[in-house]
Amino acid sequence: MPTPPVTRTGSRRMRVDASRNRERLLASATAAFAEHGADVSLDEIADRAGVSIATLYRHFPSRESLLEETLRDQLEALGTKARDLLSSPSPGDALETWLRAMLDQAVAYRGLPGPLKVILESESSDLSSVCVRVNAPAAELLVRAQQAGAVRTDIEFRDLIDLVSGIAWAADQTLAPDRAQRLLSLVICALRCDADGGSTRAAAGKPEPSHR
Amino acid sequence: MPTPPVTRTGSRRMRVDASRNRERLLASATAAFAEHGADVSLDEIADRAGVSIATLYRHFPSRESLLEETLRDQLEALGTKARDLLSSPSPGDALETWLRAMLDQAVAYRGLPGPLKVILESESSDLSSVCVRVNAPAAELLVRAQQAGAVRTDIEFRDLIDLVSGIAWAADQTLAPDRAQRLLSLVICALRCDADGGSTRAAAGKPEPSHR
DNA sequence: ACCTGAACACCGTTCAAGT
DNA sequence: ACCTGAACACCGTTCAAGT
Repeated sequence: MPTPPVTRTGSRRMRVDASRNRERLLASATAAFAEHGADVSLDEIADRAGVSIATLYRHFPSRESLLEETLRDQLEALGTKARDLLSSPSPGDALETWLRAMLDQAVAYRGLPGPLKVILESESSDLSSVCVRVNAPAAELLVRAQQAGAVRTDIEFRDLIDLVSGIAWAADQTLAPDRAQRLLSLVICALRCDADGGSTRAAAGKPEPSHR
Repeated sequence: MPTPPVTRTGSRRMRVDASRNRERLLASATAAFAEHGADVSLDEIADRAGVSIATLYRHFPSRESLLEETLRDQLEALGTKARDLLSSPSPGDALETWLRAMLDQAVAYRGLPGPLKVILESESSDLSSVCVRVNAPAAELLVRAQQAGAVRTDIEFRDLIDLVSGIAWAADQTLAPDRAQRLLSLVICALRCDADGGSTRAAAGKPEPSHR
């Protein structure tokens, strides 16, 4: 067997020890984030994985890159959920369901709302990035809800990311993640309250909200 | 003149050099917070004030205590504004005006939303604390708006603090404090959208918003 | 190619020694 | 009573030296 012991991650060959260290780091990071929050020291993650801190840096150049990798599956799940909801019969409810799922993810552990906001708002040049696979269908959910007259048309997708992230952050700060869904109910109401004047699915026509 | 050179801060006598150092620290901190945000290193504040870091700790045992002191005037102004607005003819508009003022304060410089949230939510045992002088009249604004039927009755004051703080945080994270007021417009709409069905002052019974 | 110990910088916090 | 230099702990980050 002349071929060296390698494996693949993405499209790059890796030495087996490197690949194993990478996996150990990811497992260690997942546990550490869940236990101590997204601000846990990188030293502790490396220690738990049984590797040097320098090795951690070699595999993951930034805390964010490590965090994003540990969230990959959940982010993909959020994207899939958005795509599935696109065929749901009620566009307004579909959007709400997705926003609540995103919020649940955002408060999964302490300190996550900030990094998650960054990840979701990063416009990666790599079009196949997770971020796009989440945002594209989710933004579509918003458009569909607006076209159905279920949500105000003056709302942009980034407004939703900001509002949900902000709520998640506030709940996280108070160490009361259970408050998050309640606060989101209020925001959901805001999205719908002024939705439309005429069409089938619409809420009743209302006066303009008071912008100043 | 047998009396020692002292001054008063609060109700405690202080040596003149101590009092001067305290003032220098406050001035230095005000400038540093505005320039580098609420996370600026305490070392830099002490350096700029021309005192040792240990002296900073002697006067202000925590970053938050220093921050709160530099915000004292602005917090008092928020309290006064709330009291003034209590005699405004439109309770709904009065509440909105105050929320917008609070939001402006929250995004005054980077990193402020977090500490400000803590300050406003701290239930100090000292009843004369700034926090109470802000929260008491502001909470009254909410009650008044609810009694006038301008705001949903299922909203608590802490919901408002959390929502406004969350919006401020989101805008701060994106380095786009100008987005804050726009996001608040949406939340304001949520407060009002279901407020009332008929009578002038009474909040009519309404269906629950969609909690899940 | 990859891993590691070690160094460096920075920051928060505390304290013994001064006046 | 107050101030200070100095020490300590902790963390992020980088790099020369190993295999």
